[in-house]
Amino acid sequence: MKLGRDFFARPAPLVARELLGQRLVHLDGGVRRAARIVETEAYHGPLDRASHAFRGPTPRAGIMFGGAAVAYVYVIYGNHGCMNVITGRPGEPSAVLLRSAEPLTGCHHSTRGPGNLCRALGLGRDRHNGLDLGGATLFFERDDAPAGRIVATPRVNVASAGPRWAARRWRFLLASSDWISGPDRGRYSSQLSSSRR
DNA sequence: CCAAGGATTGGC
DNA sequence: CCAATCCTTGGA
Repeated sequence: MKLGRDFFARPAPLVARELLGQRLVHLDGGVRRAARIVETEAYHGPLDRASHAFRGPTPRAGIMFGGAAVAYVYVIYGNHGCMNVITGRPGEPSAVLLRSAEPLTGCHHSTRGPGNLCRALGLGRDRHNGLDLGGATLFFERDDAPAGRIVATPRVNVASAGPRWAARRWRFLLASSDWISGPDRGRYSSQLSSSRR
């Protein structure tokens, strides 16, 4: 069962949390590439200084103002793609960054980290930015299996947004996952935390 | 036009 | 720790 527009047309922090455990599917010319989302970040509202939408509807970020259930794929540091899902209501910019996932099918690369996730699933700005997630190419499938314990932390690499926004706990992850990205990878999984000390 | 910096990654 | 690598943005 696909996640529909109503799922995404809600505040980004809520969507980010509920996307954990769901499957992202890319039907890539006959190849099904799929991964289970284990880490997300919310970028929410016109005042969020960490959000690309903070400076208004610029050529790049304008898509964040246009309505939910659309892919926002941008290129960072010259090479890496980052995929977001637009959330919320039209005119109120918000999105969820897909930070990390567990590979399921058709992944020819690590899915740990936003750049790697895009590469593994064959996602890029050229082909996928602006794509409607209600179509046949790129969509989310509901996974009814229990997601497990969720941890909320500050977002990664947003220090320049200032302490107020950098401290906000809008990064969400599945504590039991072995596919978490970033400096705290492995910190929350029972296996690794019990072997520490 | 130019300069600065970036929602990252992998190598040293 | 640090550089790659080029896109986006804002300012002159």
